[in-house]
Amino acid sequence: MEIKKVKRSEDYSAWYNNLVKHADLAEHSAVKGCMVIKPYGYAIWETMQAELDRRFKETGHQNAYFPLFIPKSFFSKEASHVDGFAKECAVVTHYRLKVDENTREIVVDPDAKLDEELIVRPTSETIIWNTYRDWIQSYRDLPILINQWANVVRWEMRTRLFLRTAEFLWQEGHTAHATAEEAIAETKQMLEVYADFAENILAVPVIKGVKTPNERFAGALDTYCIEGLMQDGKALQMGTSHFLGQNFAKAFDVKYVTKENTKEYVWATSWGVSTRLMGALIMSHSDDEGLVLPPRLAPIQVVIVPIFRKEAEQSLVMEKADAYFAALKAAGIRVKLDARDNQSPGFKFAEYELKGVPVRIAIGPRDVTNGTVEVARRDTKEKQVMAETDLVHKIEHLLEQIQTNLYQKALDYRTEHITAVNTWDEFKDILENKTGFVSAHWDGTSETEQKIKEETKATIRCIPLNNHLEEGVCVYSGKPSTQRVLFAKAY
RNA sequence: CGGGGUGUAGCGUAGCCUGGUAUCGCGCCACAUUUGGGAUGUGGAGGUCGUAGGUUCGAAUCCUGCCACCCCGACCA
Repeated sequence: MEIKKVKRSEDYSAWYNNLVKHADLAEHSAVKGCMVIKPYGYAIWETMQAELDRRFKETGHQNAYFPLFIPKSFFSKEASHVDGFAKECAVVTHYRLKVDENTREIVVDPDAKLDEELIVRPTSETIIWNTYRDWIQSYRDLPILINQWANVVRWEMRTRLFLRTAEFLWQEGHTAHATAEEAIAETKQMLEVYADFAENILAVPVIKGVKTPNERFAGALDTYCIEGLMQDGKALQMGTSHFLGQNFAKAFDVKYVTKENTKEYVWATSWGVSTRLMGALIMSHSDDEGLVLPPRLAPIQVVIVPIFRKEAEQSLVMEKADAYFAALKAAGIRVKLDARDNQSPGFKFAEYELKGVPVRIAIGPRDVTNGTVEVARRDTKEKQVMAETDLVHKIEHLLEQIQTNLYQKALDYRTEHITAVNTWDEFKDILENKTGFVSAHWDGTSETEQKIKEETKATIRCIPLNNHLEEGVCVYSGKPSTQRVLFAKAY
């Protein structure tokens, strides 16, 4: 496999595209802004799904499925929601094609116009809350805790593989509660679930915070988020959890009868993460050799590469390789034995590095004689010869070490790239030269936030949860401020 | 959607200015020798040159439209 080498340090964006393509994660499709997720990339996504799905169920949620199409009228029922999404909606206007009698081409049949256009969902709050109206009568029907795995469409101007595509895969949780307190608790709980998943599975440290009104979800009272920092110093929003108040209940007239026999509007949350997490994963750990996967997410955690010259060696080596394979598999490790005899070991080494396989075990005649294996780890590129004794435990331990090391490396990078500044010059200088998060006082106004965005392209990523309060002056306006917030350039 | 660039075999490319149906490398197939960091040799297959038109005796090459992608903007819960 001849791959074009693009250095991460020279052109981050080209490096990223090159990596996604050559690690066999995804490729551009014939449809503008839409990608094909290839089997290897999809296997990683499936692992993410499995981990998240388990966490959702552990916190009491059930999966369900709602339609891809939403009647246009539903969108206009919540004013700020329609404002937020109107500009990027795909619309279905007809339901039939026909052959044009003159040109013989397939054309839209003008007689097949829909009475009411259908919107291809950009998110499902409206169709779901329209449904919840029929599901909820009494406080006894609450809470409703539902998640949906789905695809959504947002007609973006400019797309990038995984980070922003016109169609993407995600999950969206939609819950209904009797009280504001309960809904807020749910919103925060799901933020914790996301943070736990990001840090313990993706090995990406995240900052938990709340969005400013400018950056809020269209229709939410509060948007909580987890923000990651990529290797090029740009921030990436990795997940959001919204407290929707009674906005959607009011828009869709969803009321319940309380114990006291009064009628109240229902309180709502929604929360989601998407295939964008694939982008986060790639941009957090990978290097010039290719993808680097945390073991807990890797479709292949360990690859065994047998090395042999003659047939006599082959049978000896393969006997051992088969035994290791069986032992590792029995221990629940996702292991692959690459017995192809038409590729050299060197080729295989490079290939599995490109694909980010965390641990490689090479075994040749020398090892068979000595009772050893050569173990190489992807994260540090270190190789060591290990005695075969207790191999499974050693590998299990190594996988854990790699998982921890990747997280620690990412955490160190992020810690170095959170810079507190007190002056406007410093603010601009850090954003431009050091990059990363800038922690600065802000006067709390949308105007200042907007001005800063116009002048520096940096946005307020979040107001960190449990932020400590301190007196200060806004780095831009000089007006009084009570806390620092995190700014960054973002994807 | 505005400015710039690119599009030739699965991938990366030469040829384009100065028109005559296409170059090289990797990959692929067969055989042999190989295999501890991207093997070597020999033979072979694979292209309506992004697409639709136009100019021309003749278009990868010149002209126009369209499509896709990349970079910079605008946009982006």
